[in-house]
Amino acid sequence: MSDGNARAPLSRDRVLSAALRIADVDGLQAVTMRRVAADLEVEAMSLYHHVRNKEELLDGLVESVVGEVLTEVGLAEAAASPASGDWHASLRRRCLMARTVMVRHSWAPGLIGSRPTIPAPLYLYFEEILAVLIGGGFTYHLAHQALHSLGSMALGFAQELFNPADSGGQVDEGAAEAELAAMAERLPHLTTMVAAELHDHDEDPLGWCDSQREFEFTLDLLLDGLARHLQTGPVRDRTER
Amino acid sequence: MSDGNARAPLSRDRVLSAALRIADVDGLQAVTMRRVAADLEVEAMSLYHHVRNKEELLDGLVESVVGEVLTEVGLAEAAASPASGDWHASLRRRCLMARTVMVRHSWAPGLIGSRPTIPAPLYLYFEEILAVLIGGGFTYHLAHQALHSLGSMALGFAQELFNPADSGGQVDEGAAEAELAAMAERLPHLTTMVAAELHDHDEDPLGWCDSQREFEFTLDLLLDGLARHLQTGPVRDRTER
DNA sequence: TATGGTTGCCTTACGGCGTAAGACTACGAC
DNA sequence: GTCGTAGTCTTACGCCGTAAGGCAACCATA
Repeated sequence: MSDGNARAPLSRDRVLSAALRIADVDGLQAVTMRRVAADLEVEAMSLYHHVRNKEELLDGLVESVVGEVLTEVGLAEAAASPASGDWHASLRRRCLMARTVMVRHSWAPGLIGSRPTIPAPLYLYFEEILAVLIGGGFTYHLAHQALHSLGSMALGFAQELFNPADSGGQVDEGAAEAELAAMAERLPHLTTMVAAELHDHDEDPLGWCDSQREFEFTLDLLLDGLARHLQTGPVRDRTER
Repeated sequence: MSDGNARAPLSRDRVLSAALRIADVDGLQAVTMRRVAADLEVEAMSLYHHVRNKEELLDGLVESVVGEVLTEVGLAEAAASPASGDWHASLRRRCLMARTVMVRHSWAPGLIGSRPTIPAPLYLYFEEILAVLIGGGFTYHLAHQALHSLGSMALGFAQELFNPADSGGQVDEGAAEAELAAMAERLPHLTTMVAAELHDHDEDPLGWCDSQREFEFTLDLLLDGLARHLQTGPVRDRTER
C-alpha cells in the first residue's frame, strides 16, 4: 500500500518550536526529550539528529525568545522614531517592548538566568542598546555600567524574588498570605503595608502588586539615575564613598 | 561485639547542613538525596524521616542562607550605628553585607530565584528593611515600590544575565570571547567597549568586569533615586508619562 | 540499472534521579 | 517480657538524558 501520510521531515526548527510550545503551555519542566519527541510523533532519540543534546535545545529556546525580542524591538523602534537621538526614550521603549515578549513566555527569565552560555542573538541586542547609549553621549565606561545596572530589565524582566510563574509550576497563592498572617505580630510594618496597598486596590488581593507599574518605576529610577550621571560629567565615577 | 562506633543520630539540621556543604563545594546540582545520604553515611530513604521531600530540603537550604543573611546583617547593623536614622546608609550597609553572604554561597541566588514559595525568614528580613524605610520617612506606598526596585539587591545579589557560578557547573570562559571575536565586525560598539575596559584593567581578562563595583554602582543608582523621590514629595508617583 | 554511502528514524539499554511500600531493628513504657 | 514506635534499610517503579547500533529510504555514481 502507498504511504499516503508520510510525516513531515523533522528539522531543528520544528524541534525548537515544539519545545517552545510545550514550555508556553505546560511550563519549562515539561520540556523533556521524550515529551518533545512525542509531540512531534517521533521517538526521543530522533531529536539528537537535529540537536546535540538537551542543553543545546535549551540554548535554542533562549535564542528563540531573544530573537523574538530583537525583531519586535526592532519593529517598534523603527516605527516609533525616525532616528531621534533621545537615548532615554529609546531605551525605555525597548525595555517595555522586551517585557511584552517576556510576558508571553513566562518561563524565559528563569531559563535565561540559569544558562551558562550567552546566546549569539543577545550580543546583537546589547550592541543595539550600547549604540543607543554611545549615541546619547555616554562614555564606554559609563555605558558599561549602564548595561550592568539595567541588567535583566534590558531584556524585559526584573529579578522577582520567588516568582511563581518562572518554573511553570502551580502556586499556592493563599499559603503566602496565611504565613504572613501567622507571623503578623512579628511583622508590624509588613502587615501595615500590605493592608494599605490592598486598600488602594480595593479587593483583588492577587493583583495588589502591579508588576507592570513596578517594572516601570524601577526602570525610570535607573534611567533617571543614568541621565544624572551623564550630566554630572562623562568620566565621573563613584568607586569612592 | 559491642558496637563502639554508633553513628550520631540523623536530624533535620544535620541533613540540611550536609546539603549546604555539598552545594558550597560541588554545586547545587550535586545536591541529590542519594548524595546527601551518602555524605551522612546513610541510605537515601532515611532522609525522608527528617525532610518531607527534596523540595522541602531545598526550601531548608534557602532558609539557611537567608538566616545567615539575617544574623550577619543584624550583627553588622548593631555594631555600625547606635540607631542612627540614616536609612540610606543603613540600607547600603545591609545590601553589601548580604552580598558577602551570597558570595560565600554562589548557588543561592539561582536557587532563591527559582523557589515557588517564600521562606519565613525572608519575611523577617524584609520587615527590617521596611522598618528602616518607614523610619526614614518613606510612605508605605513608596516603601513598597522601593522593596520591589531593590529586589534581589536587598539580598545581596543582582540578576546577572548568564551567571556561570549560579548553576555550579564548569564554564567555558574562552568560548564567550571567541564568539564575540567571531562577530566582531557586526558588533563594533561592543568590541570597542570591551577593548576600552580591558585597557583600563590592563590584562586580567577574567576580571575586567568588577562585580563588586558594578553592584555598588547600581545600588547607589537605586538608593539615590529613591532619596530623590523622598524629597520630591512622599506621595509623588510616576505612573504617568 | 546496480551499488554503496549517507541521512534520518527507531529500538534497546544503561545509569541516575525522586520516592512509594514495606521489612527490619532498637528502644522506651508498661 | 511485650508491644508500640521511631529510625533505618531494601527493593522497586517510573521518570529522565543519552550511548550504541540497526534499519530503511534516498541519491550520486559507475
